[in-house]
Amino acid sequence: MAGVVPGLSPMEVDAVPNGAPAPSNGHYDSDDDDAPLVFKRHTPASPQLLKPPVQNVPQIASGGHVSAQSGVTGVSASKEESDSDDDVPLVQRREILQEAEHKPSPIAVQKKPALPAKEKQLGGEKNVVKKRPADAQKTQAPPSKKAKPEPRASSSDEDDDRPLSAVKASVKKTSAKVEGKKKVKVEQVKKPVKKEAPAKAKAPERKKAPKDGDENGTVKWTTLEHNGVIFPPPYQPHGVKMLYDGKPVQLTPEQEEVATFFAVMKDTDWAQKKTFVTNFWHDWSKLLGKKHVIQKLGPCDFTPIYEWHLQEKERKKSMTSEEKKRLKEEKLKAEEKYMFALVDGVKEQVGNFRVEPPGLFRGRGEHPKMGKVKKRIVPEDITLNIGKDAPIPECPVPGHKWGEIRHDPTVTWLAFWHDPISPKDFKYVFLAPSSSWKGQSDMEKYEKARKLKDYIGAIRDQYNRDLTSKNTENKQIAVAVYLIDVLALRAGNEKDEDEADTVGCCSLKIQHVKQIPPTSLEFDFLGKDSIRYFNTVQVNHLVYEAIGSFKKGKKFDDDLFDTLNTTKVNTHLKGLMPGLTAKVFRTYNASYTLDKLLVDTDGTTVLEKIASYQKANKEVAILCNHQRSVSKAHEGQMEKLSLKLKEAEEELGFLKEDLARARKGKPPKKRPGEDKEKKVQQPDAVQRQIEKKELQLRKIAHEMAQKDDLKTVALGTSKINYMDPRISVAWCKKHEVPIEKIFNKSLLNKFTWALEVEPEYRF
DNA sequence: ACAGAGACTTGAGCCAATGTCG
DNA sequence: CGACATTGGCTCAAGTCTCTGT
Repeated sequence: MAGVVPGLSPMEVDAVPNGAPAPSNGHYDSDDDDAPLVFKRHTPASPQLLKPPVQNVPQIASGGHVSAQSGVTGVSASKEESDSDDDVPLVQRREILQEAEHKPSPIAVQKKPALPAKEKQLGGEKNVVKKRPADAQKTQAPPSKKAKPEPRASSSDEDDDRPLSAVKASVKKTSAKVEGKKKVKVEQVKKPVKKEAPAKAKAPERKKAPKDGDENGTVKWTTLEHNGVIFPPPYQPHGVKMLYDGKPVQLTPEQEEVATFFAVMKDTDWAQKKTFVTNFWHDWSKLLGKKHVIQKLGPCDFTPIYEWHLQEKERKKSMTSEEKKRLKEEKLKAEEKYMFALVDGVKEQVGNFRVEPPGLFRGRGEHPKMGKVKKRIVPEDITLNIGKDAPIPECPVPGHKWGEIRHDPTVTWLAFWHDPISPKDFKYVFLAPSSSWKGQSDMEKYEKARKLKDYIGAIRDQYNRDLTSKNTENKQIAVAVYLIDVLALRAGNEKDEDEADTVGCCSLKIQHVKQIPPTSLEFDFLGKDSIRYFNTVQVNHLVYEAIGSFKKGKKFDDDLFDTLNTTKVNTHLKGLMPGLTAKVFRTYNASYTLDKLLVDTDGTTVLEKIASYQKANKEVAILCNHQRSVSKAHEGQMEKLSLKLKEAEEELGFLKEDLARARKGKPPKKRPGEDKEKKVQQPDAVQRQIEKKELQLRKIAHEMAQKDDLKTVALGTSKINYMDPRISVAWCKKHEVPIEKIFNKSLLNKFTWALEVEPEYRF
């Protein structure tokens, strides 16, 4: 997985006279903290909208690669027009886009949405319908003096915006929490540090500090019911004996379990890594004990267990579909009650209600802990968070009990346990992405990114100015923010020794950035998930020089930004826009790019429109460096395609010959291997065949190009996390593309809040 | 200011289910 | 219909960022 990002071209950065950030013409309400963003929960899309998405749409648009040209500067705005016709490299394009004036979005004020009551019923027993209290929403960032929000519709108006049904529902249910509404301050949900449990990793108990005055917003729920979590079944010993020095060895079930974890990973990459094997041996030998026959890993032969495992796999695969179905139903039945929670009376789906099973830790990259035994979690390890008045779920493991029960309405987790691999870390159980909580915060995320539009000009002006600052820290911040903005780098927090050695912007080391004269930088480092970021970019010469000055006198392994960390950068950013942090730039630039690249597609077919959407999506994925590893089958598949291509070409050649002969009244020549004589053909019939073949040829060629092009690019991540779904929804509406062609079922579920946007919506 | 706890978002990979094609 | 390709859902690791106590 090498860097997929071929030379992106520079963003032109001319120092521009500063100006106050153009306050939007008030189309934004988010600065008005009296009018918190409100999450709109929509009724589910109508059933016919939920048909399974069509797959495998052939892409027909003419493909254009992001070309690696560089050095183009001073692109004039007029160039923007040609934009749709790609060959304009991404960054250059962004440059153009960024220069362009942001137009006020026509749909200025987000209307207060309705919260149609959801049906609720937890575990199938209750049946209460309540409306979510209007104020469960978080307060927005403090008002900025700059943006002058247009007066919103009067507040009463807002309230009346809800669909009748929602209003009715709320009335009918006399929710006790109506008054809980407006900013209830949580009085500390107190958790006296209990006197000493063995100072095992401490449990979370921090309270939020209500900040001066108006803050709060910290209460996330008033009532919360759920059934806890489900545990993996206990280990079933298989009794297959591994060999030591060629002789079968007796293992206890615990020892056998861990041996099996290892055995079944034989053909993974992990099994080839020294760290993995060493860590495994370290933990397993402890379990075996000093006096065990097995004294070393070398003589261990796990093959019998591995083979047993393959057999099991085979057995499962060969089950009849009835058996499979039955098993599935049984599983569903056992899990059903864990799948939902009741939040303020609303039934919501729980995300990860299954406790993680034991196994060997599969850290990514060169994680120092890979191969360690991840021990089984028992109920005593679990802390549940649940309403005070809610029944405490029965512990599903006989003879055990929950570790702790909390009633903390300031958080959204339903349960947590400590990560057995890194006990200071937590594993949480949260609601699913389709839930109100997640939807609300998702929407807030995009609104914050949109707000950045109003500030981005001034922010860019400022960092451009600070590139020449005499103050090193300011200069470093300027460069860092430049990189975060232009290259969409992550913030780059410091990491512990016992984690994989990866970096982001603030943690870049000297070795990761090379200067390529005259003004290019080559980045080569491992980022999140140890995915390589490899990219050469032409940058503003001031940035180039600044990097040179930061590198001066430092060693390979030293920090590039020695005066920075993410806190400093984020503190700085907050001074420029309320709530601004490094990650907002990724969201902003991703959404902004999508919005700009989704060009008008009038007059094209739906298939072509979808292809153009995917093209835009791809640009965003490249910007964010969302990669995937090339599938094992890729090469074979490409070969097959090129074979097909060759055949088609050959046939085309024959057809052309046929045509010439047909014109002379001669019959087609026999193809190699054919023996039947052929009849004379009409020239125009042959001509039609030729055209058909040519079309097929182009299609195959395009398919190949596309496939190869996308082999290392993952489109999904940006769709799920970075591109404002309202952009996609609006585009679909405007261009009459069924939304299901763009969002699959789970995305539609996750984005219910975005589905009713107007076709005119722009990011 | 700083370190660490805590909470929440983002991310790639896996695999069974589903779709497509010859 | 079977072989293969693609996808969707899930899993769990790995980030970001906030808040607290000192």
